[in-house]
Amino acid sequence: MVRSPSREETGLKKGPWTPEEDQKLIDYIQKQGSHGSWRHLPRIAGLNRCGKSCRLRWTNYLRPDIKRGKFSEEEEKLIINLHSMLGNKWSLISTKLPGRTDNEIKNYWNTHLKKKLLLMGIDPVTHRRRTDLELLASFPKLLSSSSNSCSLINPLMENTLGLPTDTVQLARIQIMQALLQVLLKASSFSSSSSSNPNAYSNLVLNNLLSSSLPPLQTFSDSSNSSSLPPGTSALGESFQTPTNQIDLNETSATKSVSTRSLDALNLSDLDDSDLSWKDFLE
DNA sequence: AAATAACTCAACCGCAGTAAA
DNA sequence: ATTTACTGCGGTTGAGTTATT
Repeated sequence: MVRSPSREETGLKKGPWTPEEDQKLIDYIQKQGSHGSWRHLPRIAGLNRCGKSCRLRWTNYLRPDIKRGKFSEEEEKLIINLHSMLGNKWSLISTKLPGRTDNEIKNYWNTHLKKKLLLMGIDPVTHRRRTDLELLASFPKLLSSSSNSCSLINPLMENTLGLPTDTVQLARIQIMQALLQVLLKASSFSSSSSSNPNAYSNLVLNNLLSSSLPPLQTFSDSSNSSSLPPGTSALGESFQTPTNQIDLNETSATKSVSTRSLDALNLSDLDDSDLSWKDFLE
């Protein structure tokens, strides 16, 4: 597919619509009774815009049946519920919310609902409880209690580097993943005589996590979160009720480690990406 | 009061699917 | 069967606004 010509090439206007342009578009569609061909509409209606821009302006903003204003609690719940079943199928979701456009729902999801779920400890993609967040939350404590706390990490944990929030969030998650992998490898190293290395890893990490973490919020303990029954996702599958006991079989890091021979692992087995963590552990 | 950061959302982009030629 | 035109969709951007320092 060829990239559509730029403004300079076509002479077509881009950017925000003026009230005059809006009126031209409304007048044309009202006069015709329908938009007809979006491609030809701008020329006939006297608009210096591409058809695509006209269609978007009409469907997302000018259409008379569009509902404006804040999303209600019922709408929020419905979106969360539908998203858990349909994923990012915004147009499909919008068919269940009369007066709301797919774009509006998508924006609302990205700016409000996603954060809301994350704060509740729910993964906005899977709609399940996030075990990685528990681990992440425990690391500042873990690091501060360590005698050789890594100077690279603390600024990130407290975001004193002036980096964009998303970048710091991503960095934190990557740190957490790396730490988790190293912890698992190290714990399996120290338990080389154990007959059940996975159980040992679980024990080590559960002890770490159960030290001082507050219980996580879930759908079931938040008043304005979801219409889902406690302990279930919208898909009807069960998830764990709040507890600091984590089934490590569910974490991706554990999956990657469990496929290897844990008894045979030691620090020298860490790959290059883990090198900086060797110093931290030793 | 000014500067900066964070947030919001309209609009854009590119890809995919489909109908028509 | 292939090409072209068109529409719809989801992800992303960036200007404007609001909050914070």
